Amino acid sequence: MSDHPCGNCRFYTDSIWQPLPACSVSLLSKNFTRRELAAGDTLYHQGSECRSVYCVSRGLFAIRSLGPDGTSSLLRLAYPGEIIGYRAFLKGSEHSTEASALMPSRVCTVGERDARNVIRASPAVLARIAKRCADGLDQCRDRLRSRETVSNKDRLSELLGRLTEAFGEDAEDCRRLRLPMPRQDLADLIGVAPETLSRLVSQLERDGVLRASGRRIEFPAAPRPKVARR
Amino acid sequence: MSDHPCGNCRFYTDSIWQPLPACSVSLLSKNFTRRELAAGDTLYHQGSECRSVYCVSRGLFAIRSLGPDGTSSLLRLAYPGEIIGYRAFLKGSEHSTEASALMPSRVCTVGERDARNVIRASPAVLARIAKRCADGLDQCRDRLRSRETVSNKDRLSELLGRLTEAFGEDAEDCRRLRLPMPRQDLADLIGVAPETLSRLVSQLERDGVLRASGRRIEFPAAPRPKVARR
DNA sequence: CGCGCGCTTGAAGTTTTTCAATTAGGGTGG
DNA sequence: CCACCCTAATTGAAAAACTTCAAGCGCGCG
Repeated sequence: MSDHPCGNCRFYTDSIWQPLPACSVSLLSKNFTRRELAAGDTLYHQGSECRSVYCVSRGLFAIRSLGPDGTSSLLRLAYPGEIIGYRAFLKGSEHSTEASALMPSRVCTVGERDARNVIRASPAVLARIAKRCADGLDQCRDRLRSRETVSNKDRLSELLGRLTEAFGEDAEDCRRLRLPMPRQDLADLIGVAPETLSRLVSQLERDGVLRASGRRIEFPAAPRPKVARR
Repeated sequence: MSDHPCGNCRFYTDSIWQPLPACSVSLLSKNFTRRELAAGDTLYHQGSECRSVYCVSRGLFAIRSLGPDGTSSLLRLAYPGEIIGYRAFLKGSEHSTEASALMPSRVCTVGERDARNVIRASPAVLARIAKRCADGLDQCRDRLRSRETVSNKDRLSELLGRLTEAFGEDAEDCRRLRLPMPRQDLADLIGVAPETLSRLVSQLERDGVLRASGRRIEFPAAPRPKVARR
């Protein structure tokens, strides 16, 4: 643990690189790098080949799909503790999406070839990456499902609540968030047109769930933002 | 190949159990079983623990999610050649969905413990299962995406076209399918209410894309059912 | 201070849902 | 083989939700 590169990480206990026999730890350490990204920086591009496996250590990433016609849409967010780029790694194909930082962020990186070497020595690592992939599948199915069972308003409320919980700060009598993305991205995430998103936000304000102004969102400091009744 | 249990399978070249060193082949063979299911038979139940990894060899499976309130909804179909039950296998958890046969079907089964033994000897097998998982993730994302970019009518047309291609038979001047599931299931698959589905089918008939009566669907024998222009 | 882009607002139109009532199909038993 | 029955499917009408297009506003940056 002492010399494990993830040893001091807040997500160490859930790390895919842990546990590892000592010989593999040194192999890992040699090829383990951290990278800081400013908001807007791109971690990997759509269509580029898989060069690494990344673990989000701090910040927030947008996973986007770029249409052939130049349109781009935000598919999902990657929060700290999540692995990204594993899909291309597991399939041995190029990235089908691009990942960019939405706020100052940090990723821990293990090169593709090095990762495969670690896995050769410790196949349990592959099993853990596969488990993350299955988690991703579950999430994706949940979203597909909630698209059909939960109203757009409630889904927006959940999304903003989650963002606020993760990145907001406590102010007097409320919890305050500076939105790390434009409205268009929020609209993509819940799957509606930007105009509809704007109206949904207004409704949530009218319902007293939150206050919004520009990029500032405030949840009244109930013990915790409720998941919107009805 | 001669004594590989998948050796005669139509999907052999893509089998997750192949290639395999000879010693692993014999380990696999000992614990490999085929199972025939009648339409309506359940392969595994939601909440049951993962006892095997299954490969659909013939027929069609419905992967359903049962709500706590007794409602059930069809999440996806599994066609021949697909692996099912891998999610629970990879996560080491119980099944979060149930799988049941929609028509007379056959699955090839490898017990959970045996599968892990094969993997221990041949980690490449795990990599192949993980790849299938990543494929599943891609599919799921495609559906999420197409939900927002393709009209419900076109998505229905694609679905029926795919079913007809896989399970239909050629009649004079058309390709004919007997639907292996009720309308409610079709509605679940494209994510609309059953009444809407009924109206979408009517529209497709009016457009001349297909003819439908009860469970019989006919696509006029254009070279192949096109994926709906427009 | 002004300009521009992103966001909001309004109004009209489309699509889907919902509820309720009717019809059709497929299987069963006479 | 036919009549019947039950469930599944269809249809209709009204309401809800969302989209689209167009115009106006305002925040933030230079």
